[in-house]
Amino acid sequence: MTASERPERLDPSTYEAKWRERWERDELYRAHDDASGPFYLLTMFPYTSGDVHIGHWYASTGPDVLARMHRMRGEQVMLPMGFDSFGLPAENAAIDRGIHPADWTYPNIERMRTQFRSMGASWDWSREVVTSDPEYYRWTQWLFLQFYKAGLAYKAMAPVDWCPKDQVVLAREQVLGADRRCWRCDTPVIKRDLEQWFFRITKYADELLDFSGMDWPEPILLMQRNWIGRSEGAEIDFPVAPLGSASGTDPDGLEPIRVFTTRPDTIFGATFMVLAPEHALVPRLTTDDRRAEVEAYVAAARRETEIDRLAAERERTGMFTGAYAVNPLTDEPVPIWIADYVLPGYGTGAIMGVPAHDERDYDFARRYDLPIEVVVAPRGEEPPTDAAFTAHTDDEVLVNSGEFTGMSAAEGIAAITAHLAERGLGGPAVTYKIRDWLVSRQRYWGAPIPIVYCEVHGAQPVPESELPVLLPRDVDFASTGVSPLQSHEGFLAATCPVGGEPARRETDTMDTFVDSSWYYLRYTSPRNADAAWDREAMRHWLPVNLYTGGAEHAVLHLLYSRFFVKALRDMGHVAFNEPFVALRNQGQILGADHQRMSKSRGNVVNPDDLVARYGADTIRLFLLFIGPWDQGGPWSPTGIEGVSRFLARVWNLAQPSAPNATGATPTLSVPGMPPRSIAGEIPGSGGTSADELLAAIEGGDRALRRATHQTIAAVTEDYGELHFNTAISKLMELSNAIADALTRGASRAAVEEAVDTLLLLLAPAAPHIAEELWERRGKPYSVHQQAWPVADRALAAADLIELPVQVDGKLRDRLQVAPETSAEEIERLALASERVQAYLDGRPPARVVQIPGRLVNIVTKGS
RNA sequence: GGGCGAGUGGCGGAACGGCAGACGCGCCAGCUUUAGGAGCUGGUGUCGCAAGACGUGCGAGUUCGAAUCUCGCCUCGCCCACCA
Repeated sequence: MTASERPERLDPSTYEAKWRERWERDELYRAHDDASGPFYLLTMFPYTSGDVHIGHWYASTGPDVLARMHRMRGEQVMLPMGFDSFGLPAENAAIDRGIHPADWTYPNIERMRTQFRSMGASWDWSREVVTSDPEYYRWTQWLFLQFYKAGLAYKAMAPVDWCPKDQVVLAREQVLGADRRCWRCDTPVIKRDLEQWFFRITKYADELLDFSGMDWPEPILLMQRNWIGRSEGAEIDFPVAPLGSASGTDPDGLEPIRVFTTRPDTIFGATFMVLAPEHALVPRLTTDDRRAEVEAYVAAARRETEIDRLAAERERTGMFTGAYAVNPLTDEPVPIWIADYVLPGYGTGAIMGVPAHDERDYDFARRYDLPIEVVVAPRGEEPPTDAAFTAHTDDEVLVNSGEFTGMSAAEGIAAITAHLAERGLGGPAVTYKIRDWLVSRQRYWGAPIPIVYCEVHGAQPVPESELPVLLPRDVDFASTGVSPLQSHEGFLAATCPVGGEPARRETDTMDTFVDSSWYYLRYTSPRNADAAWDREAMRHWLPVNLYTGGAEHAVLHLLYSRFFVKALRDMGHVAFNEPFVALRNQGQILGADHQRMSKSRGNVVNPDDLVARYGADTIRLFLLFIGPWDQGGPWSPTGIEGVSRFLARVWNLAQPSAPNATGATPTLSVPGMPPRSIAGEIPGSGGTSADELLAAIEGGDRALRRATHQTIAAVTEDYGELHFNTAISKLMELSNAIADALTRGASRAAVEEAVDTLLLLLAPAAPHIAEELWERRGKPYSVHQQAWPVADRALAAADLIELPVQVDGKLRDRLQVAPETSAEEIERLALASERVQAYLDGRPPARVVQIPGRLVNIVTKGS
């Protein structure tokens, strides 16, 4: 063979860029607002951190495969892309390098756009949004005003978590772990009191717990449920007792102390009360003889929450205030303590201490020698006395509980709550762990909060016509702890929208999670200058059909976005209840050493280098093949070689000039028959008769067409379920089957069908090579606009099925039978098998279990 | 401490309660090549010459049949962590 006849080697660099340019020029992936069959596929937009890394490739490739398949099935797919570009990293990077955050962010975006484009993903770039663009944050500000007008944005003095390193206020969700560290830099967080803007997410706490109709991963739902933390119980008022009060306190002037409990049934066992050290009543309750110690304890508790609570086995400490309250059902006086295990922000910041039935109260009572009264016991038994007994089902009954004695604990909860309500001492109550969302940041690189402060009219919203409130460029953003906007006179100066008086502009900017809570709405009409989104487009596209991204956003971004949609729905701005119908999380790509990729470990793979070496298709395919998409997996330098070889085999198989791998001429005429082309030759066919040859070809055809149609069905299903790794393995099997058919014999038509199908099925995963080969085979442009193949069930069905035959559950033989063979016949054949007979060894079968089409099990043991 | 998830060849991983290990990597042998590499063909769970036996973290259980379901334990990962 001469060099010119040798198949051209696969070289992606000769065609990948060409096709990407062509697709973009032809707007192949443009999503049109008026088309039927809308399918909105969204991937979490990237932060503009610098470079596109392999994790971005991984997160993007899966959804792209799905988008491409849906398009080929005739749906109108929107797969948008944008950048989350406000936020702390930009500001910190800017401080480090002494450049402006915008001069760090925008070149990053420029570079990332180029890098993202090298993936060949089918994004509709015409819809790109950048959250730090005034055209975008203008509408973020507009949304703030809508929330403000609806009473969902408010300002309040609050102790806030403050990261001393980043010099920034953190949202509650951004403080991690028992030792309360900054989510970004891991520095222990401290507390500060500041006026802060909040969004009233707690108003929607109950509705946010309703996940009906949402196809989300169960662990994410669980995390949101836990985060919202709804508890049902009762609030109960404990009057402050006159006795024990020393001079300086005036119990008659004190309102009752309200507690929250999930166990009102245990109230007869409440032998003390505990208030959070920060509780407002503490200074007034404390008796003079206890004041010095109490104040010292309060100060220590404040310091403790400020610094760290590292000790996992913290001692449960407290301090007696000197005051007493009255248990409203026993009328017994109970001492009032303060302790730092009672949290100021949860429930009412006060509890009734029931040591017999709460582990924390038990520890506390033991430490301070407080009485322990058992009021719940297992039916007919004594409860354990060396620990708190916390069970409260229908199997436990109330004891020592006055008129409620004998009720089950579950009944007691209802009865005692009702009794308290009748007497005006409290009643049923629900409390939540979730707090309102702190959205203000004393930072520069974010959307300014559109509020001005007038000396006459107070806080006033900036009129919508004056939006955006532009972020000034010329600021000094040294890390001082106060917003750099506070020293910018030009920015600060404003006029009151009510009376025109001089006013001072709000200098806080918004949490970047505000920006990302609505970007999926902006994608529907990103250039609209008159509204945040076009109502028609919103109705057409939303809610998002499938949202993909990392599981790390389980409670931050995903909860905020749900809150936004519910609030906007109530204001009449959107027409749906939930932003994301279905959610899927991809896993993480690890280094080849199974560790997280990091520069310090030296296990980072650079996508740009890989593109240069293997081309985009090979990287895409390897990432899909590496393992289940929702689990991620380790990078493998040799694994990518395997995928690269697969594409090279496809390349050779699909070349119109090189229909088989060895380069043999693919035609053969059979004497006495009309001339007929086959691909490949029958091994040792020198003496083969024409009839045998034809029979071999027909058999090969059936096998190949079966493989082709089985692959269509399997790959379609796997792609749809995001099981990309098994889909790719089935494409490899089809390519192996084609190579097999070429050596064993099959008709040209069957081979053509198989190769064309392979290219169509491969197109979503490896779009460039599929397009290139499609063109080389003389097919019409573009492979990505072809109809998705449909499996022919009859062709996919097997002529013969293999049935495993077990004896007592162990595999002993296999039967080859036609699919329609009767059960009786199968049983006869199975029992007739020599190997089965050998294992039966004369024992009679007790019974024969047959699973049609699956197996035969001959059971000998009696049972 | 609590919750959730996962443990399958040398490696990544397949397997509606029904043939464990698809597909790929790696490895072995052969063909090809001046050589290297690439490519092609075959083999490759463990033990055993073989027949065969044993095999999905460990131990029980349910079932004709368990990687898969149940219970207990071990290990790893993630999330939450005084929420009354």
